[in-house]
This record gives sequence, C-alpha cells and structure tokens, in this order.
Amino acid sequence: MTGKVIAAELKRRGFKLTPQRRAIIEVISHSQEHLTPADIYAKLKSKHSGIGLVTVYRALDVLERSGMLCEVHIGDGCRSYLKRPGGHHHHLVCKGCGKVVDFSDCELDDLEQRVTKETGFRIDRHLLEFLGRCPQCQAGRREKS
Amino acid sequence: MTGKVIAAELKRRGFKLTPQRRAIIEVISHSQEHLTPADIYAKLKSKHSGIGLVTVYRALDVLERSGMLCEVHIGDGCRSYLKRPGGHHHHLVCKGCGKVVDFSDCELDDLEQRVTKETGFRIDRHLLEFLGRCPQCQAGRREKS
DNA sequence: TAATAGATGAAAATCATTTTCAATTAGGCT
DNA sequence: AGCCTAATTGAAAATGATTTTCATCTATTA
Ligand SMILES: [Mn+2]
Ligand SMILES: [Mn+2]
Ligand SMILES: [Zn+2]
Ligand SMILES: [Zn+2]
Repeated sequence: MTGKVIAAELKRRGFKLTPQRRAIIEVISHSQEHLTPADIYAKLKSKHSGIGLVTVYRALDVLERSGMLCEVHIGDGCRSYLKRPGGHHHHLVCKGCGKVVDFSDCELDDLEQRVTKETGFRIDRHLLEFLGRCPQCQAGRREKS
Repeated sequence: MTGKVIAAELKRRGFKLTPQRRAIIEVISHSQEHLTPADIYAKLKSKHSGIGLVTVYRALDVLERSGMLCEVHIGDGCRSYLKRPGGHHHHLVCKGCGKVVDFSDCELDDLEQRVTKETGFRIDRHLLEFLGRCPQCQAGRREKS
C-alpha cells in the first residue's frame, strides 16, 4: 500500500525500486480504473520521462508477482487488465463503463470442499468475477471511457 | 449437443452448417481437453481437408456466441481456451497437466445478492474457476501435455 | 435451378507481448 | 565517497495470436 511497504517488499524479493517502478506504482495507485499496460504507458509518457513500454510490462510482472496488483480477466478479448492492491478479494466489473469494484468475503470454502471431495483435486486458488452494470449505467447510458 | 440440435441452433441464428464447422464441432466434442484454436487447426489438418486457421477462429466465434462452447480463462497468459458444451457450469483446472473438469451448482446466488445490495450493480453473469492439482498430478509428477 | 447471403482461405495487417543486447544504475559494501 | 555487480532499462527485432481484406465459393431458400 504505502511506499514504504512496497519498497520493503521489493527489496525482500531482491528487486530494486527504480524511478520507473515508482512512477508506475504511482499511476496505478492513483487510478480508480483498471489499466492495461498500454494505458499506463500512455499516462506515463505524457508526464514522466521517456519510459519504455517494455519497462511497463516488466514492472507489472514484478509487481504482480509481488502481490501488489490484481488482474481483471473478464471483458473484451481476455487481455490482462490491472488494478491496485488489497487482500484477497474479487472484482465486480461493469459492462457499460468498465468500472471495477472490489468485494471480499467470497465464501467459496464450502463449495471448494465439495468439489475437492467430488473430484480429488487439491484446490489452490480461485478466480471469481461478477459482470453486470453499475448504478449509473443502469440509469442513463454511459459509454466505456 | 447432438448434431441436430447444433444444426438447428445455427440455423436459428442465420448461420450455415458447413463441412468445416461440422469438422470443428466433431473435434471439440470428441476431446476431453480444452483446445486452443491452433490445437484444433492441427488436429483438423492431419485428417480433414485443407481447412484454414482463419476458419477455425471464425467457427469458434460463431459457436461460442451460439452457446455451444465454453472458454477457460485461468492458466498461462490468459489466452482463451475452449471446451465442449453443457449447461451452466464452471471449470476446475489442473495446474500440472492442464486437465479441465466441469462442475455445476456454483451456489453463488446469495453472494450475488449480497454484492448487489452493497454496490447497486445489477449482476448478469459470473466467472468462476478453481485452480489446483488433479489426483494424478498430486501423486506422481505429470507434465503438461 | 437460380439467386444470394453467408462462408471460406490465402495473404497481409494488427496488436500484444517477449526476447535480445548493449548501456545504465540502484543498492550493498568497503 | 567511491566501487562493484547484479538488476534494470530501452530500442529494436522477434514472436505469436488474432483480425482484416478481398476475391472466390457454396449452403440454403425460393
Ligand atoms: Mn482488485
Ligand atoms: Mn466447461
Ligand atoms: Zn458502469
Ligand atoms: Zn493434473
């Protein structure tokens, strides 16, 4: 969450906290929306230095593996969208405007146990996303930003 | 499911039932695994005529939109994998060998209602996938086919 | 059988993501 | 403060998946 925590976590994993990574974290943590690598690249190019799109990809990879980002799967053609941190939670995505709301308490334990019993699989994690329309999009028409 | 049903459904939507589409349906409905467009293309090229990869993509699009296929989202880099039909259900994916098992009765209604109440969203559908290891992969080591 | 909307396939175009590689730098250590 | 080195960066090229184009073909209906 805070810069301190992020810096510590990166260091713990042997990663360095570069200006580029700072900038990327900055952009993501200040955005309410989920951003594609290209989105982030665009936002950075306007203000920040001549950062490379490659670096964005690499930073996102590092940050994602360090548990500081989450991905949004549903949507157009299944690109990996990104969003800011948090504990275990899931996404509620608006089909109209693309807004993403987090929710937690997924309460899937019972279901996981049942499926485990039925299939013999050991379940490590789950992907759960709801797709619908936000209040604004239900009312007036709002286009995807 | 049956050829009749598929033909009828395609017709109902103004699509034609071509030999190529027959062949693709055939391949998918006889496979236990989820297949990429490239997989399907490969299987078809060996036996069937000189079908084009483009046609596979187009057929998959048509069949998916007609509700005859499902996609697998989790996995490597979030490509859209495909699998055979069924009613409303979800996927349990093995991280080891890639095997996909369907399960139903997701029982998400309560959760959906709670989230609806909390957020005001109208929820249309959900994406739920479990990721883990199948019995075989838990025992001996099995590589991704 | 003729008419036609829909379908096909090869090639080119797009688009996202990864790899390569030489140059730069953050962070640890004197 | 200065050095060392592994990590990082960025440009360009490579890769790979998916889509578009367009001329040709065909399944289906009348
Ligand atoms: Mn989130
Ligand atoms: Mn399925
Ligand atoms: Zn909305
Ligand atoms: Zn397995």
